[in-house]
Amino acid sequence: MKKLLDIMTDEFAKAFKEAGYDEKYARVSVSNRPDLCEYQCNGAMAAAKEYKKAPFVIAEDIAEKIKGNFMFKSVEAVKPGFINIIISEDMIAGYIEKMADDEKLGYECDNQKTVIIDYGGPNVAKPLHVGHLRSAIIGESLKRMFRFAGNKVIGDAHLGDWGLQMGLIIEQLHDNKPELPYFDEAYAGEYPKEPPFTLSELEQIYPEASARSKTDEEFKERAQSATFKLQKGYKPYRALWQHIINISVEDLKKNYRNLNVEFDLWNGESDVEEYIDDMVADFEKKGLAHESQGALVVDVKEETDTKEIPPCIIKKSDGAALYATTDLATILMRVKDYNPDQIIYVVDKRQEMHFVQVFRAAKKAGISGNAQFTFQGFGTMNGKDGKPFKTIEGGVMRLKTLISEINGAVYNKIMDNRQASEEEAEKIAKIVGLAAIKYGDLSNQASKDYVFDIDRFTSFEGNTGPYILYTIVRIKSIMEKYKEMGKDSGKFGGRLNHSQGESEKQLMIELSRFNDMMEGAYEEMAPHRICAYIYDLSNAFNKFYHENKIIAEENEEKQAGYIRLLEVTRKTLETSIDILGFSAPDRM
RNA sequence: GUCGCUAUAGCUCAGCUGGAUAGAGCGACCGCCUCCUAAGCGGUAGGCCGGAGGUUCAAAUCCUCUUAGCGACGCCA
Repeated sequence: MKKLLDIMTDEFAKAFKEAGYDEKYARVSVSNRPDLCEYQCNGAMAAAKEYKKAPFVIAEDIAEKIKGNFMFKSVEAVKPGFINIIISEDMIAGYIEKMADDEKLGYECDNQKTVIIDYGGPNVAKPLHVGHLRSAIIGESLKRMFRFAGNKVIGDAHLGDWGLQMGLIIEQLHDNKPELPYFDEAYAGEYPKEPPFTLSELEQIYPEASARSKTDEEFKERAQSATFKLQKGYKPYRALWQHIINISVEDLKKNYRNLNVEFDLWNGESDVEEYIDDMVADFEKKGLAHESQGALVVDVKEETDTKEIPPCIIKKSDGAALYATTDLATILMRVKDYNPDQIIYVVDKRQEMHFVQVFRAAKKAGISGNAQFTFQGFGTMNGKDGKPFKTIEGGVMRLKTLISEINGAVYNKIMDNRQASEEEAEKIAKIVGLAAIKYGDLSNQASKDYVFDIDRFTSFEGNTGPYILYTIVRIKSIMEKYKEMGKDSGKFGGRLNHSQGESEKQLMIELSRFNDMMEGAYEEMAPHRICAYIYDLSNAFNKFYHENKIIAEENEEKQAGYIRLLEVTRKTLETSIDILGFSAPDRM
């Protein structure tokens, strides 16, 4: 569906043309002076130079031409050369009626791309912590946004399951439970199907091993050698590794599901192991890689670079693969499996240099297929002090801890507010808590650092996720009551009121911005624009709510118009929060 | 050192391709629940848009310089 601003701009373009001016000046935008008008056109001032005329004269010409157009209630030329526009009530109501009937609320999109989004990046055997939060939240939202725009989107968790951490765990387990068959070289039987540890044991092993490797040099070397053996396919370690993966991934999936984050692929670094040797050989064969200081590197600097881009190392001097190697092999595999048009990496922005190197190396080697690479770096989540988020003790906060703190605060709020059963309150607390966290994150520009302030996020006043949900809940509650009264807005053909009150019209105007906003958010990959929009929309609704008694309205047709407006508002809000990756309860 | 990012109200942040008086929220202060959920609504106070130049009829927005903070700069991920 054509955007409302474009429809109006077209009308103005005609007027500009008829009056003898270039139609490129006709652009209509939302007013930045809502006290004066709803929309404005500033083209007369820009045109003044070209036509050597006073801007006000041009503005008057245009206003004169446009007079009588049914779309506008008034079009007025003012002061230096602004054209102030007030839309007609028929026009806005008609537009929203069409929007209401459209599956995507008037958002037009004919994207057909195959897009892989690489986000999450959890590590096996390490519990998720707040550092994983942003990637999950932003990535999930981008995935949904791209899908909404019509693309075929594949979300990949890109599991960290192949590094030194695995060797560390294996060796630590060796010391803790030397009796296990995995450590008996003479053992020839089948390895047990049951894992030799529980999830919580596993979660203890890694931190223990990691800390130890920092002081115990001998242990670290053992871990490195174990990693090497694992990567070379040493059977006992592979069997053990598989147990680690199974237990860990199951837990990770559960945790991500709690965040309303779902991946289509759970590929990991280990899955590309088979591609690495050939790929590296191919780099060498094509003469792209050369030896430097003992390592195998690919030069990736370009003429236009304003700074030094170091070569991309694809093989360490000890012969081992590293980050860049697996990332390149991953590209190779993705191109082979899905032939994507675009691969988006939702990663901490500090890794940008690394990805620039990888992207260039991939293109040089011709392994990138049709894929366009997008690095969508996000900023750090800081604490109140402006430094990276830490617990009071200075440690990394686990995601579970963070979530339960938020949920606890929401739970109390619900219980204070009204009587609800404990189960209901807990259920709602989960939904609202998630909205608080996600909206808190997504309402900031992804690329910037932001302050994660638990106190603020649990207060739920003003511009927060819970405010949005509260708005939706209010709407649902009214619709429920309306239904209980045995009424049906459909009786009046689902029409909106074509003669509206002030706040009612404002709500419609906000609604009409949806397709325009969504297009911008998609193009810029900017979920925060959706947040800003639903906040404005919620404000417009709440104002309308306070000024109009819907259930008590005696004129049934008018009431049906109200209800219809509520339906569109609810659908717009719910569509938006779904793209952001959270949902609304029925009550709160 | 080189390159990049950031700088807007006491705090946390918006500000779309330059446009009229720079906006929210929190915090402070003042109002509004016999009425569809007060997690709400209305109002007051609070800003040299880091600083200096420039382009333009018009600059928080574009350009240059400058200051401060953060980050990245070869075998970690």
